[in-house]
Amino acid sequence: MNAPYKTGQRKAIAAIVREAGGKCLSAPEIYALLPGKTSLSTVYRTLRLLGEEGLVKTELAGGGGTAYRYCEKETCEGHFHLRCVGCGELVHLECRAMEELRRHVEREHAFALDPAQTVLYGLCAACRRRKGKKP
Amino acid sequence: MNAPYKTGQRKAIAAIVREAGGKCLSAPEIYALLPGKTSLSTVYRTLRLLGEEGLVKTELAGGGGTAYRYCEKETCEGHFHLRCVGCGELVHLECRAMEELRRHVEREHAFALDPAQTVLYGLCAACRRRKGKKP
DNA sequence: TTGCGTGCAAAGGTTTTGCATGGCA
DNA sequence: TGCCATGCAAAACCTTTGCACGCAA
Repeated sequence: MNAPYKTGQRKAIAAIVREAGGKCLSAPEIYALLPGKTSLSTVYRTLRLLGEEGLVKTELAGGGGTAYRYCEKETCEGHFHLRCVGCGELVHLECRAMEELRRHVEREHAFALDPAQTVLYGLCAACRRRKGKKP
Repeated sequence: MNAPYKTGQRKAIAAIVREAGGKCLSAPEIYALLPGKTSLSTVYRTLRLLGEEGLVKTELAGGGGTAYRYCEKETCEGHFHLRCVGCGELVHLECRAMEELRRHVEREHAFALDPAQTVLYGLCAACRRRKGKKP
């Protein structure tokens, strides 16, 4: 049971992921954005740490690699998220409809959905319009 | 516009993924399961091909890598899927409730959900029972 | 026979690990 | 002061790519 240190590097990495505003970043991308001297190893180690704390979630990046997104307890817990595959925007789906679905799946399909691990993919309105014009 | 050949390797790779029964397999895992002589490159090339045809979907593997699952047009199109993070089982969610959610998200949140790219994660009944006993 | 598909090997990228040093508490 | 975290380098993977040969059509 060891409390992790609050080092400058950890703060910096957490800040970058947090300020990405729901967008996903790969480890090398985060590394490139770091201001001071920080090694790529530390980025990976810190991301794993933040993941274990539940502050960072992993998603499948467009290209196929692993990407990381910040997930604050207060603003992200308990509801589902939508991600636009066109622009990468994240939408917080705090909505009764989703809760109803969750109960339905639990009762009818005997399956306990976990919002923390689930992301729904699709297209936002802007990207749908854009796609219609430039396919 | 070239029609792909139906070679023995492609059939073998497709067969392995198809017979995984919805479970996810990584490329090296598929490679290990192949009976005859097939290179890992061919596994990757074939998986990419199957992906472009829409027969194979990619998911985030438990360990963090990329995993592949078969997705038949007839049995998988148009509905959402649940995956149990405990045992890896895939559930086809052909259900009115999900269609209603889809319409709701479209109308109220201006977001077009794509079932082909979305997987909902959670725990099946059996795994939930098991977790309660051995956390 | 034609050209795509394959195997092999090499390269590129990502992620992990070992070890000595530096920094937080 | 006592550990934990970091940086650097090396290693272990995963995935892609180039090229000559083999095989489906």
